[in-house]
Amino acid sequence: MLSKKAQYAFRALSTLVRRDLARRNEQNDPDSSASDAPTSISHMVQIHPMSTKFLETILLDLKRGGILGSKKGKGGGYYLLKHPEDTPLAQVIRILDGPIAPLPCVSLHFYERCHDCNEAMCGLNRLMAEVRDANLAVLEQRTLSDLAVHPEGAAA
Amino acid sequence: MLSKKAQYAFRALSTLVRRDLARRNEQNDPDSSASDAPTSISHMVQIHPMSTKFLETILLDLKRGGILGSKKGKGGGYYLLKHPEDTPLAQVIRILDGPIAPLPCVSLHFYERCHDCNEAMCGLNRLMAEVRDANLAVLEQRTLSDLAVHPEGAAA
DNA sequence: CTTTTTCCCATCGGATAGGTAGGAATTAAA
DNA sequence: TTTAATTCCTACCTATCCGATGGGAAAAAG
Repeated sequence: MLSKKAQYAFRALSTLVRRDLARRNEQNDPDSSASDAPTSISHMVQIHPMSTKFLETILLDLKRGGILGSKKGKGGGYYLLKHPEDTPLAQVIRILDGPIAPLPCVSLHFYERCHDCNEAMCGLNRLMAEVRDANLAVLEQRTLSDLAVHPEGAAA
Repeated sequence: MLSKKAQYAFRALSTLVRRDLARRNEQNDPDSSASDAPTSISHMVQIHPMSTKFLETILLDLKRGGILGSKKGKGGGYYLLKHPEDTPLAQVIRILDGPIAPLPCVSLHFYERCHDCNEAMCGLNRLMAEVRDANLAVLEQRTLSDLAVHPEGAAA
């Protein structure tokens, strides 16, 4: 299960993505930088109600994780460092929740040796590696840009 | 990540599965009942070292979950209620760890309404439903019998 | 009646999740 | 130059859960 942190992160990110796409559309410039239009925490909280202080720590994590940039002071806020299509959901989850794999001994980014089983022979490892791959097939393929897409072309 | 409970459960179950298959082979009777050859906790702990008391609670859970049967008293123990092929890994995980889905609002067995988002419009729900399906494709297909299979035909 | 087992209930220490508090540093604008 | 708005940093707090343990009751076999 995703933590609240990851859930809130995705909500806040969806706000950033929508603004990012809108800006690109408006300026008719698909490659313009997002850093001159930062979004404040207070604005994000207005769109998706949640604890301001809690979101603060989450956004800091995302910044340290290399997903967001920030601008301090009045008119400041956070912005996407890359095009939404270039940030897979897996990256967000790893920053906030850690490993995606169901066992440390089959994790790609957080591997830890399994001390009381022989990995080459353990039936569970092999099966859990399958689960991990099934997850990554979705989470590395899907990106932040998929967060903003609504089915049936419904309005926001 | 799987809890220790689920990990230990799979280890104990792999012992039961191996004995179950051996018995069927020996008796040349693929449909014989397992209830006359129960395996005690102390034996399982000899195969896979772990806390006896902790395993006790796990096996009780598996019994209440309909996977194991038990026989009390001297010579007693636990046994599989069904053929290993008929117990998907998903069932074990649900008993010990709860939901497989990454969000309650996309869970099939533990559904809970998402109170501060519109599920029909929420981009995250749709994506997490994809993740859930990818997981279930493995966990409902793979069964206890897969636990006992070793690659390359290696000996146990 | 003794031994071996499952079964049941209560507890417990440590970690983690989720969230809060207070303030320092930075920036823009009045 | 003051004020307001923001990010940033550190510390803390509380409730829950995880992993595990202890003590015994109940059943079954010899």
